[in-house]
Amino acid sequence: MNNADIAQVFEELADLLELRGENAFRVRAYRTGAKAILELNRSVKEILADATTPLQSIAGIGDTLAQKCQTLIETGKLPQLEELRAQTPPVLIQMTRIPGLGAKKAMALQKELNLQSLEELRQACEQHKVRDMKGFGAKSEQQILDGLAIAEQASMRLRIDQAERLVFRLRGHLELCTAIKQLEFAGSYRRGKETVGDVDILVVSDSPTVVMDQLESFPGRLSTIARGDTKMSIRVEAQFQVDLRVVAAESFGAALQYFTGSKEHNVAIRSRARKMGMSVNEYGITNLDGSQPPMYGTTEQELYSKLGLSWIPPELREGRHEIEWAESGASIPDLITVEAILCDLHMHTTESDGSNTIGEMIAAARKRGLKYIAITDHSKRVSMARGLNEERLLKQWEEIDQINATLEGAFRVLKSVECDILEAGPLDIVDEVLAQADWVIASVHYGQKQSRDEITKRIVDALQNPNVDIVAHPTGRLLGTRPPYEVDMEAVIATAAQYSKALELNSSPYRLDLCEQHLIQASAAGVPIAINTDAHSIDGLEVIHYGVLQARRAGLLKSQVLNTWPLEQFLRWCDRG
DNA sequence: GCCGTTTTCGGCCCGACTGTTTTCAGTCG
Repeated sequence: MNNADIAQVFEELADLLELRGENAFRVRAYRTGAKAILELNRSVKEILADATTPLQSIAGIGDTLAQKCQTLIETGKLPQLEELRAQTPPVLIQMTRIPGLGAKKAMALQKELNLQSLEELRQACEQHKVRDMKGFGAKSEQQILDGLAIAEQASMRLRIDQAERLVFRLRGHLELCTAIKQLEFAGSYRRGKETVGDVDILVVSDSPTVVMDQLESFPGRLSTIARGDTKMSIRVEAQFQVDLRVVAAESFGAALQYFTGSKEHNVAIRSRARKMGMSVNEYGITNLDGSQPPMYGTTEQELYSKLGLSWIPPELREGRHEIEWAESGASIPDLITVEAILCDLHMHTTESDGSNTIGEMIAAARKRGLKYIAITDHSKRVSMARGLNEERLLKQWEEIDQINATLEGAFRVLKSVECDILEAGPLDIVDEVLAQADWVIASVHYGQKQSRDEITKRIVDALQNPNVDIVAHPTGRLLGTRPPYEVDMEAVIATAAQYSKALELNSSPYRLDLCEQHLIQASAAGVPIAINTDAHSIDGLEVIHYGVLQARRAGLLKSQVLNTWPLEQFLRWCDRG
């Protein structure tokens, strides 16, 4: 059982307890515990073996959860979970995915109608068995029928680039409305999450009705879920949900803070306010004794400041350590920014599967303000991409030498390769050639289905090769389409730390690999991160901002990101021996 | 189930909207 497995167990426990109508705070305690364990930079097993640091010293882990961790490590299972699973019909979990059906209603339906599947629920609705139940009616019966169809599609989340395109369209449509004085997209989109489950729009206006009419006329709208005085929700293509909230100008900051979340961050903010004798809601801050109308809500800065905090970048608002950082006297870390990126260390050209030449990539990179790049075409094993053998590679490097000579120091192209880690373990390019490169990327493209031990050994071995500087897209995941390899990332991060190697954060919105948790763990272990685009064309260089967002979410500092280092510093690191 | 600059017990963020209700529970974010 590794940390991710244990976190998974606690998450499932939380789901099951919630379904059974357990105390909401108990449920939250399990979720908090799961999150805390997922983000640890040591394994629970290791901590348990070390008597000097009890598990209970971790915030969110008390005696009960610590005990359960011990049981899981020792036996690999948890009787409580197995018992709960046995007592809970699987259909209950499925039912709660239907919009409008929560734990209470799902439970009531399942018990009363003795349901075993969603199909039986559909039949019950069609036979009008639901409308006569207490607390239900004809409308909720229809809502369940509609919801059954939606639940099948709506589990989908949008990748950040897809969300960005939807936001662009929504913004264009709403900006036509003159009643809108201010417009901001909030929620997980503003926090820069790799995927978003819905889009949240915040608007300042004196005429909420006019604003809602405008959203109602959005060309992509499929249906309206709810519409009240200040709040409205619609569905667009693929049943994706869009929420709108209209507030007055004096509440814009408080509403933006509230609507940006995360839920955990908001709970932390409001708890803090409470301890200070105040109450925070989306309109502003009031005194708990009601002696003052809502204030300090015009801007987010104002609100945070009243709570003794500096403004917190949205990417950090996940209920981790951001409140401690923002407390008076402390400072928010010097987070990585797009402007601080000086180079791109992973890109392809027409020599392999890219669609632009080296010259075109250089021009595009310089236009973006970069100071140096690495050309990293595929090695020969990737035959589909016309990967380079040793001979072609050496020839390409000669060409790069000539190009660098003409650039006269104004810009630098690094000789490199994205060298495959072959299925059997060795690298696809011989060491004598790799040794002549400025920078070597190793990556896995084949044999992704190998066992945990096999694929971990391949990557760990590659990191130990003195010619290799970094492993690219270390888990191989493709968001929404391909799960990560079975790789043991704890071992990979430990090896990278031990051998002074880097790990990649691949900026492609399809990958964003490493994920947030692994970035947190890698940076805690002192492993430098390279944020690269893996561009296959000049347009591909633009995705860098997705990588930077992901890195900011993990709290990465400029100094921890290779791409911010001036060329000389970077080359010294490459020559570390 | 967790936690403590009042607390080892009694709190735990806060409000909008809907549908089924005659004053509110459930759901959602």
